[in-house]
Amino acid sequence: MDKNFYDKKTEIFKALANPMRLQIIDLLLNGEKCVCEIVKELNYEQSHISKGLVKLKSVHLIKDRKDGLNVYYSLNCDCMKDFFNCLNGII
Amino acid sequence: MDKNFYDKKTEIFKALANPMRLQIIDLLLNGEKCVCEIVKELNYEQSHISKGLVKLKSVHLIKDRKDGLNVYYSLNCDCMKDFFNCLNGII
DNA sequence: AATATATATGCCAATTATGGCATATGGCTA
DNA sequence: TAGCCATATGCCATAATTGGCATATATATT
Repeated sequence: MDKNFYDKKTEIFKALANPMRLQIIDLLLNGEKCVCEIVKELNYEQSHISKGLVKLKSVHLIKDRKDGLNVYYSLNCDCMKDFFNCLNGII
Repeated sequence: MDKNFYDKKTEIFKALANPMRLQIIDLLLNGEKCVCEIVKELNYEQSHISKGLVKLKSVHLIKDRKDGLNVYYSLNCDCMKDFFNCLNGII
């Protein structure tokens, strides 16, 4: 079944609508990080972090790059920082 | 219970993570609209549209203004357009 | 080959979202 | 006051999300 425009956009916002995943995005705003670094910085289970990364990647908000045992994740678009700053004004 | 920063931010994204509510935002990008206009333009039940507006307003993404029988809604921040355009690139 | 380390996946119970239908509220007009 | 109209709320069954625990995969090292 083919998803339409608003359904796809909804998936992106669903991916962002979670405290842990927002923290991941905030970390990646400072540049590429491997999973182990993210796990060290955030207080969540490794398996949970991994699922969060899968979800963010599934909507193309982030991309990954493998290097030996490690997988490095980074942001896939540069508009996040501005929008997040704007939302901070609302909060 | 006091919600922390990421929980509040999550609420904003949850409010956006719905096709109907995203369509409402798109309509409001063109300026203030009353509920009846939104109901006319989108193919959803009036009660459902109303609930969507309540949800968007609860996280301060939109604001309202009453005029007689009508309630006019408009965006509460100007960063939506840029971010939405950016997401269109991802989709 | 065996082991260790980094990352990903499967399962599942508890919580939360969705959207329809009925109904309530509250301002207008006659 | 009565009735209409625009908007909001309550209830509810179905569906989706959440996050923990166990486990799988895949690469590196010895």
